[in-house]
Amino acid sequence: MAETTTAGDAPFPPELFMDLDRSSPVPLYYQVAERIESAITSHALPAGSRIENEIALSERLGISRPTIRRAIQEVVDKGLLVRRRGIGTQVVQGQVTRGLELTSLFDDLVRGGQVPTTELLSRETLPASAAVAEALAVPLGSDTLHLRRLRSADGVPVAVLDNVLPADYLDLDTAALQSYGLYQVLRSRGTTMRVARQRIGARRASTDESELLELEDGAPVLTASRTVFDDSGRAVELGTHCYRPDLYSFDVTLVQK
Amino acid sequence: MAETTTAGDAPFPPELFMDLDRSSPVPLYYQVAERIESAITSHALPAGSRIENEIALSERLGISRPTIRRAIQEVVDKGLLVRRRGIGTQVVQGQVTRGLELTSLFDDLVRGGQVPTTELLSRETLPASAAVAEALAVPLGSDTLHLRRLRSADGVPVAVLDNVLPADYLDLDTAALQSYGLYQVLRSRGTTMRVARQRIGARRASTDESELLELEDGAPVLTASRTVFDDSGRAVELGTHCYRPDLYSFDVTLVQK
DNA sequence: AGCCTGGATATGTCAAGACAAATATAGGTG
DNA sequence: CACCTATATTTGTCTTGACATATCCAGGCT
Repeated sequence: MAETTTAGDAPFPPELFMDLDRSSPVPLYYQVAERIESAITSHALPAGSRIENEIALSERLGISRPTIRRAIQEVVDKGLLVRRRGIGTQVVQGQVTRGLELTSLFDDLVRGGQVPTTELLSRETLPASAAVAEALAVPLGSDTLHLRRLRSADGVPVAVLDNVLPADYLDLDTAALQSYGLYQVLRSRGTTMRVARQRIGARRASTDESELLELEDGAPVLTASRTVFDDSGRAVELGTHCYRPDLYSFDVTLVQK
Repeated sequence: MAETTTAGDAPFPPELFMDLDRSSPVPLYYQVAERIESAITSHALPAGSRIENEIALSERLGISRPTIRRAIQEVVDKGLLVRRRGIGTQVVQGQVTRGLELTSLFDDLVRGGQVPTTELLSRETLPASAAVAEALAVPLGSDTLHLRRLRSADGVPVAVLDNVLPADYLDLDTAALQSYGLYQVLRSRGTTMRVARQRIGARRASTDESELLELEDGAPVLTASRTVFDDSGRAVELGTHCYRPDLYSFDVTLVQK
C-alpha cells in the first residue's frame, strides 16, 4: 500500500463563527479569515479536509458571498488553503510555518521570545554614491544617513546591519535606535513601510564581519539587501544585512496565481 | 536643498486601455492589470506619479469598479503600486526587479536567456525517513523517489538539487528529467503546484558539493529547502537545494497588508 | 498667525444577483 | 465493459449600488 494519508472530506467545524462583530472597526472579512486560520492552525480543520462551500457559509454566517470569498482568499494567500473550481476548498498539508513578513530582525527575535539587543557601531552622514542614489532615488552626492549596527540575541551576535537613509531622516534619535529597532523608530516618526524588495544571497564574511559575529575568518554568512518604500512610493531605507547562518534563515511562502 | 526627486501628480497615460477583449477567456481584471503593469515598466507611468482614480477609470473603460479594483490590487501585490485612502494610488519608485515566483531554477535560467542543462546524478527508491515522512505526509518507511541532480548554465555548475517525491511519482521518466526540469515533468503528468513553503539559508559546502560545484572545500553555499503542495493540498515534492552564491540569489518582494 | 470646521476626493467595506467554466458523478449507449 | 453524455456542484468572473472612513484643502473664526 503506497497510499498517502490524505484525509478526505470532513465536516465543517462547530459554530466558531458566531461571534462576529459587525460594529467592530475590524472588517468582517478579516474577522472571518482569522477564525478560519485559527481553525486550521488548531487542527480543528484537519489537513486535507474540505471546508464548507462559499454559498453555504455565506448563508450560515449571514454574510454576503463576496465577503466570505475575500476571507477565504486571505487564507489562501497565506498558503493554508487551496481552491479548485468545481471541487471546493481544501486545507493544505504540512505544519504551519510562519511566513516571511515585513518586519525587522528585531521583530523576528521578539516574536521568537528571545531578548534582542542593538549596538550602534557607527553613525555617519555621507554623500550618496551612485549606487545609493539610484536605489533611494535621491540626487547623487546628497546627504544620507549611514548606520552600522550589531544585533544580538541573548548576548550572541546574530547580524551586522548596514542601513542607508535619505536626508529626511538625518535627525533620527540615537537613543531610540539602541532600544527599539529601526523600523519601530521609523513608524513612530509617522513613516509607514509598504513595500520591500529584497535579494537574498550568501558569501564569505569579511574580516570586520567575522570579528563582530564571532565567526572564523571567511566563514559563510547569509546576506540580504533590501530597499523599503513608504506608502507614497518613496524609498525610505536601503539595508545591507549580514546574518550568522546558524542563527538565522528566511522563510518564504509562495502561492501560484 | 535636500529635496528628493519625487514626481508629483502626472496625467494618466493615453488610451492604452482601449483594446480590452470582453470575449477573451483572459479575465478582464487580468487584462487591465497587465496594461497597468506594462505602463509602469515602460515608464509611461513615471515613478511617484498618481494614477487616475477608480471611479474615473471604471467609467472611462466601461468596467465596473470592483473589476478595476481587482486589477489595481494585482499590481499592488506585485509591489509596483501603493494605495492610500483619501489620497490615491501611486507608482512605487525604483526599477522593477522580477519577483520570486513558483518556478524551478531551470525556469529561472531559461528566463535569463542562459542555456541550462541537467545531469541526473542518482535516482533511488528509498524508505521514508522520519523527517521525510513528516514533510511529505506519507507513512514512515513508505517508498519515496530520491533524485540528485546537477544543474548547470552554459557549462558552469550552478546548483546541486536533491529532491524527494512520494510513491505516486516512482515511475517518473528518466529521460524527461534530463531535458525538461522536474517541475515541467510534473506539470505534464497533470500535477499543478499551488503552494511552496521554503526556507533559505547558508552554510559551508560539503566535500561532495564543493566538487560538483567546482568550489573550494568549505566555501559558502546558498541553501533552500522547500516543500511544494499541489492543488488538492498534498505534498508533491521536498527539495533540498544548494546554490553557488556567485551565480544565484533569491529575489523577494514583500507587501504589507 | 494659528486653529477649527466643513467640503471635496479617493479608497475601503459590504451587499445581492447573474452567468460562466471546471470537475465529479451517475446514467445510458454502443 | 468502455465510452459518451447529461446533470449537480463549486468556484471564477462581472455588474450595480450603497455607505464608511481617511486625507487634503480652503475658508472662517479667534
